[in-house]
Amino acid sequence: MARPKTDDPQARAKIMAAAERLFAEHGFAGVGIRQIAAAAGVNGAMIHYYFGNKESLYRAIIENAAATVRGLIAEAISGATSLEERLTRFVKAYAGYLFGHPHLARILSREMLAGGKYILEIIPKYATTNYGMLREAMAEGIRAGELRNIDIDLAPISLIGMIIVFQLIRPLIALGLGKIQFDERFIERLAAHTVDLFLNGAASPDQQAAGKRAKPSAPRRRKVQR
Amino acid sequence: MARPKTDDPQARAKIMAAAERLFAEHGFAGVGIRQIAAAAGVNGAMIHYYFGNKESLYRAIIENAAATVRGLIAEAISGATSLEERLTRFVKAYAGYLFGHPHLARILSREMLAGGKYILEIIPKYATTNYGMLREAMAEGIRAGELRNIDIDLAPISLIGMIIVFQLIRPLIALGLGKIQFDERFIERLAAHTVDLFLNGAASPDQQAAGKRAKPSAPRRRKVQR
DNA sequence: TCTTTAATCAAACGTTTGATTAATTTGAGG
DNA sequence: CCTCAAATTAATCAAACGTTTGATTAAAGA
Repeated sequence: MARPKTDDPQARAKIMAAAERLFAEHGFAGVGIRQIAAAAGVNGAMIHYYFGNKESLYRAIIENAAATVRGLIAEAISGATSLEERLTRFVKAYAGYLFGHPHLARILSREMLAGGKYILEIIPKYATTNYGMLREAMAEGIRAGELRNIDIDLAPISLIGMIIVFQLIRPLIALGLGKIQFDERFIERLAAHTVDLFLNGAASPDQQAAGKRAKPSAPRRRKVQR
Repeated sequence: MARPKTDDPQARAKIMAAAERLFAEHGFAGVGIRQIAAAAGVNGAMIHYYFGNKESLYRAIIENAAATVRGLIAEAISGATSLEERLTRFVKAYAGYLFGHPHLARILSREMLAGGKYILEIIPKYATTNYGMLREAMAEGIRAGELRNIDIDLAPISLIGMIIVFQLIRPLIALGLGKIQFDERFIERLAAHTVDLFLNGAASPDQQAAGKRAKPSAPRRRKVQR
């Protein structure tokens, strides 16, 4: 293995970092090879040298993004004791990922909107982590009586949506929609709010008791009665 | 006003319909003028004749999408009586929009991920409708004692996220993730589940009563104790 | 009937795209 | 110190891009 130019340690890593940012902002078709090369400070041909073609570079980034989120979530979930703690850890880890790696999150969302072609290739790794682990935790909660008989197929997705949406509409929020500050305390705030809302609901206690055991397919309930 | 070739009544509409579908699938940069023209069955120059340039065509579609969702939501909310009915109507209308106009929904989501440039131009119309109306309904619910003191800035977004996510990760769901069928009854199922979860939470009644009035920033509660 | 005008098309414009090539630079091993 | 493969570059390619042009069509107004 011969290595020239020691001054540039990792051209490959620089390409991936630059491409990650640009793909997140403009999408796959919205960025040119030359643009990526310029942002990475390398020659355009280097991209073909290291990745073969533009699509392979994109795929490499997708896989890296999926692997990153998988690691973060798996680590966060492991070793949780109670259901609430497990949910809280999940929400914090997922929100931390969304806001700690906004480029990767945006790329994955973009991919989903485009049909999820590349993501579906590397399933089950990716989907299993989020949906599968969450569903299993909730199903266990139902069996243990900690959770009521909610729609177990939809509930994990609902919880994920409660988090993802804050990254999705971030431009709107930044415009002043809601008194929301994206500082370092935001994840704590979001996690506390989300877990509380998911577990306890928004209705005041005297309002909700009646319909608590109602089947989700029967939207008619409400009124005090205990 | 002179009108030639009566055989093609609405070239403009056909262009928009074709562009809407293609932009939703491949994004702005992922579709070419010729591609749109071919799908619409018109000549490529017609697009410039009617819309000036590619970007203006895109902007026209964005505005149409925003206007569509605005109309649907406003119509659904108006005339609601109780808070629960208002929320249910909103969720049904929003889910109906997401799955009744998947192209528009995907385009708007794409736009958000790209920074929301075009959407922010036509605010406040768009954002006011969804977030503003929802927030107002919830704030009123809190004042009336129907809702407890949840984080009013985050709650409307959480509810929207619980709906949007099902369109966002639709490719994953279609793969068999969860026993979810996107048939005509799905919107009813989703709306019932979502409103129930939002109002009543997932925890079983005996588990959640204790922490019901806890501040969202204090995630410590739980255990029976009434 | 003759002119005007909106609508449509095929062809070509110059630019940019992803990709390839051949040549050059580099550092470690003999 | 020389050698050689790995690493990097500039130059180049055909294809596709968004856009413009000039000619043609057919209906409406004079």
